Amino acid sequence: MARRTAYHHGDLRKALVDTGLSMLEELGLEDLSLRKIAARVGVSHAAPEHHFPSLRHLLNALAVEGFGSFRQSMQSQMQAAPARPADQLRAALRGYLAFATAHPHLFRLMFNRNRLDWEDPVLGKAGEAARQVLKDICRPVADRLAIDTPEGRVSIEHLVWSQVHGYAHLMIDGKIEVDSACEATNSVPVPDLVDFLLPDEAG
Amino acid sequence: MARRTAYHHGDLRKALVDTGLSMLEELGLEDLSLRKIAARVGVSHAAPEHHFPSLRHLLNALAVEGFGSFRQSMQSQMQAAPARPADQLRAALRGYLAFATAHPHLFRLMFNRNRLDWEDPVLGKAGEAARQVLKDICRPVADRLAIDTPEGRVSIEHLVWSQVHGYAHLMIDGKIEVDSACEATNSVPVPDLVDFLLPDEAG
DNA sequence: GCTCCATCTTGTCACCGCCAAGATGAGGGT
DNA sequence: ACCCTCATCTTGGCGGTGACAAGATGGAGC
Repeated sequence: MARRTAYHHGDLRKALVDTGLSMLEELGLEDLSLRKIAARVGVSHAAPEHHFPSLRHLLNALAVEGFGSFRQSMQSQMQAAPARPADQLRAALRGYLAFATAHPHLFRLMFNRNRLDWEDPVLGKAGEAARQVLKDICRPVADRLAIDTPEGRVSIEHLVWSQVHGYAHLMIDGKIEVDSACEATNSVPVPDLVDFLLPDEAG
Repeated sequence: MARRTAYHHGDLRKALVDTGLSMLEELGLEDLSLRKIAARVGVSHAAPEHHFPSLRHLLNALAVEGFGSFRQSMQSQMQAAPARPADQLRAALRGYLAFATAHPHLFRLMFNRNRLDWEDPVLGKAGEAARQVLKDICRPVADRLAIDTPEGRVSIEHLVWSQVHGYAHLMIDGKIEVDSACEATNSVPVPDLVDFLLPDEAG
């Protein structure tokens, strides 16, 4: 099935997504085009149409792929961190920022309201799964702060989410300079909101 | 000079910027085009070129205009608020979010790294002026927290900025639902980071 | 009144996403 | 073994885009 003939590409759909992901980071969303991706894959300009009826569908597939890596980035940081709420929260934030700085164009695409079709349930699930990681990590924080109402928990989640999210955007948009020490250690700075939320666990 | 003849438009540059701003919110950045703007203004498709050598130059002009309104939005909220640091900070954040929700497409454009030319000093100054408002409002906060090092002040500024900025993005990207009570009072929710930064001034 | 040149128009190019129509060949049924 | 179906891919073309070139227009200064 995956054999390549002169006419039939082995797995064009996967090739388009993979090539699309690398060309996205290479060219940026503005200069990415279906025809360029098709050309690099080695098929005609209309070949992608059967797999992705429109560019929007391909971008959706890229975003779904992105949310998977995004979730993994947070979880791998959390697994390498101590179990204390503050450490787990810091680790998740580190994963959030690490993904954004590693794939800035993909990160922006994943939160783009105009270019993506958010009615697509596949994209919705992927985004929700990533969001769930943050939600879970915020619950112990709310417990520590003696917040036990649903609205209170949502409020904490929004507070934490908006802070990393804004930090990520300001970093990849060049508004906040990355600490040179972080670059040297190949690390990523973590916003110090945690210090205010959980001051007794500082460290 | 501002008289309109059959051939010479009175003030085409201003007309392009004004029409561009309204069409930006109307169509979104993706569907905005020089030719559409020119058509609505009533000139030929190549007329804008003399005033804006490329689309990028026009977008820069829109962003500069946007940063002016942005700054005004924050300052007008601050002038209507008590002089206490917490109230002033809350007011600035309210102005920040009010602008973002009122002009979501323009707001996104103003922080777009790819479509704007950030080497343009005019755009740089405009952005810096808006940023200065937040910087000024964060200084009393740092003083209250007994933070007196330059790095500490920058850290507080980044913390506050990233939180509103992320909140603004999540709102206009449809990730955070706006409280219906806020819509009823034609108001805008303010993130409760202030409660953690200045707990003794709550209210 | 005349000239100069900023301003605007017309025409064209390559590229884009999308659509239509046709070529190809893998896989299943007989 | 044969054919037939149809998913897959190609070629060709459409309107729209930003950028560029060359020419038309007319206001402003002499």
